Formats: sequence, structure tokens, C-alpha cells
Amino acid sequence: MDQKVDTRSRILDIAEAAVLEKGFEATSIDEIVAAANISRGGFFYHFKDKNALARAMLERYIEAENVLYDDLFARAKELNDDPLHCMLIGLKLLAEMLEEMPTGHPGCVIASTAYQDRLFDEGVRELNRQAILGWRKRFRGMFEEIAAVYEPREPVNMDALGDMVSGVVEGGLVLQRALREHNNASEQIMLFRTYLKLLFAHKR
Amino acid sequence: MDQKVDTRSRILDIAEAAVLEKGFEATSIDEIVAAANISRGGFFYHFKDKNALARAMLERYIEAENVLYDDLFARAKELNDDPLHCMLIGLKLLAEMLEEMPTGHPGCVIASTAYQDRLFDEGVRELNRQAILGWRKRFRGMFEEIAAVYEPREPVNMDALGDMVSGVVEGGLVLQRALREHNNASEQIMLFRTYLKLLFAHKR
DNA sequence: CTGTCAACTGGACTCGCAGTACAGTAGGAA
DNA sequence: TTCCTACTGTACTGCGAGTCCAGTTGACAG
Repeated sequence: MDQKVDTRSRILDIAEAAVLEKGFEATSIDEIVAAANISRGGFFYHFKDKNALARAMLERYIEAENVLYDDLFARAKELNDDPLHCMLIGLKLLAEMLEEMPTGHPGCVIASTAYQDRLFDEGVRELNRQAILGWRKRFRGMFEEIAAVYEPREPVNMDALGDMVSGVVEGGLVLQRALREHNNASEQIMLFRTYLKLLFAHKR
Repeated sequence: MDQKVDTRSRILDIAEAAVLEKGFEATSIDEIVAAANISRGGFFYHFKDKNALARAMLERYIEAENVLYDDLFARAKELNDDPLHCMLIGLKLLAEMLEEMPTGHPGCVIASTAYQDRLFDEGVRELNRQAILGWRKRFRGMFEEIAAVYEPREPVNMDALGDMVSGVVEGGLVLQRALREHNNASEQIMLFRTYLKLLFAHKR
């Protein structure tokens, strides 16, 4: 049964790498199977079909991303307790992290999934939706803490501002992929950071 | 020969609608052929393969988007000659336009293409790249005009700021697609607008 | 009136990939 | 010894992309 976990997650590792590099559609099951040194039957033993694989990958990816954010902002909080500065430090860390990734960035699976929509079933789409709503909640919470201390210079919709973190990252990754440059996402985050500095300039 | 143009652009119309709704991969040639009332042979007479179709669609789409931006900011300029206010009005118009689209928005083909990368050949990828670089140039130009009149409160990279327009739109559309909401893109644009207001607050 | 050409039709075929079915097997747990 | 999990291996279906090609239709040119 350790074997099971082992093979399953080996498939997921291989599939994730391939999908992030070439896209879901361009990654064939035969290819995964060959790389994992298993038979086609073995693959379908673990995953009913490609949708099941997509779902499992998304779940893992979202989980990892959440852990990453938890971690990042926990470290930021250690460095500065003020909610605004914590946010700013966290974003800086995020930008640095994105920049350090040699191949650019794995590229967010969310956008990829969103744009290949009909290839996936409702389960995958709902997972995707919940992930973004989760990030909205997370960041809105943080912005509300900031707004409790700093009065925004201009009125903003907190949900939309929360979404803007995801949006700026996703948008930056789209640019990065399309342009074949490697620091667009981190630059976009840095611009967003100065936005926040301007928006929450003075304490209440 | 009118027939040729006619059929070709009918294929493009049908393909574009299908691709924006379901994605490129999920749209089969058989399906396009059926909707256009032509034979498979007829399709391949006009387009060598699916890549040629993608290229033609992208060209048309980018051209249309450029015309749209020209138009939008020309109207904005009529309303206010000041470069900052022209930008702000243009973005407002863009946001309204996105919101008025009943089905959400056709969804930007750029992001879609970027994330299905390996499905396309170098020609398609390069087209995509050039489109984004074109927008970067356009918006950077506008921001430089603004910066000549208004001093930015914080230093910003003008290329990155130019990219941010595309990024915010793309990112907003990704959110919109994934969340199945319909005003995320326009909300994101409005947030970006208040960013610009804060950034370029006082005249030199 | 004839020939040419562009714009198709229609059918047959190859190939790669997803997914199904199912029979068989190796190895550990009860 | 038996049962179960985690596979292997093979064979088959079906779909969609792309190829090949022979034949048709209608406009226009000489």
C-alpha cells in the first residue's frame, strides 16, 4: 500500500511537470506512463480518466500554493507586525520567489484550467473556483486588517482588491508565458505593491 | 473569388465563436465544417491545418482589439485632452464595455493561446508575443505623456506599467472565466484606474 | 463555344491518443 | 491457503487531425 501511494504520487509529479511545461492537452497518457515506468493499465488503475488526473493535480497544486502563502506571510509577520508592512514584505518575498525560479515559473494551473474549460468536468471547474474564492477571502481579510489601521485614500471594493492579488499574479504569468520573458510576474507584483503603499498611506 | 473571402471569413467567424466559448482544443474541425455547411476538404482548402486557422484568428482578433483601443482612447481624448484624464476616461470606457458584454466577455485569446502553447507553432506564438509588445508600447507611450505632466509619487518602470494594463485585463478575464462571475475584469480595471489616480496625483 | 482556374465536394485512408475490457500475476496480510 | 491490492499486457473501439485525390461547378477569358 506504500507502493500505491508511491506510484500515484510519482504519476502526479511527472504529470505536473509535463503539464506545466506543455499544457494539459499536449501531455499524453502514454508519455506519463513511459516516464513513470508503468503500464497503461496501471495508470487507469489509479486514475479513472484524464479528468481524475486533472482533479488530483489541481488539489495538490492548490494545497501547495496555500501552504506557500501561509508560510510566506507568516515569515513576513515575523519581520513586521504591522498589517500593511506584513503585506508589503509578503509581496516582496513572493516577487523574489517568482524571480528566482529559473525556468520562469511553473505557471499557474488555474489560468490554464480556466482557458481549457470544456476539456474538464464540473468537479475540476468547481475546484478551480473554490481556490480563487479562497484566495479572495485570505487577501480580503488581510486588507481589512490593514484598512482598520490605515485609511484608504480612495474607496475600494475589498473583494475586488483581494482578487487583484490573484489577478495580478495570473496576469503576470500570462504575460510571462506569452512574451517568453521571466520577470513579468514579479514586476507586476512590485507595481501592485506600490499601489498598496499609495492606497494605504496614512494611519487613521 | 468573392465566394472565397466569404467562406474563409465565415469559417473564421464560426471558429472564433466556438473557440472563445470552449477553447481551441475542444473545437473540432468537423464541428466548424458542419456549422459552416462546407466539406472537410473545403476547410483544408482554406487552411492548411489547425495552426493556420489559429494564426488567422489571432491576426483578426489582434487587429480588432487594436482598432477598439484606438477608438476608445480617441473618444476619451475628445472628452478630455489632458493625458491623465484621457487615460482614466479610456479605462472607464473599457470597463463599461467589458461589463456590457452579456456573456461576460469573449475572453482574451491571448491568454488562451499562451496556456496552450505547445499546441501551436512558432508563428502563432510570435504573433501573440508581438501583440502584447504592441500594447506595451501603446500604453507606455500614454504613461510617458502623463508622466511628462504629472510627477509620479513613486518611481515605476514604465514598461511594466504599460504591461499592467494588459496584465490586469488578462488577469481579470482569467478570474471571470474561473469564477463564472461577469464583472471581475471591469472591477480590476477600475482598481487599476484608482492606482493611476493615486500615482499621478499632482502636476509638475 | 471551349478551356482554364478557383473553389469547392466526397470518400477513403493513416495515425495518435483516450478510454474500455479483461485475463493474468506478484507479493504481502489474515 | 486464500484473498486482496497493485499492478502488467494485450487487444479493441472511437474520435479527431491531417493526407490524398479524383471529380464537380461556375465564372471569366480568349
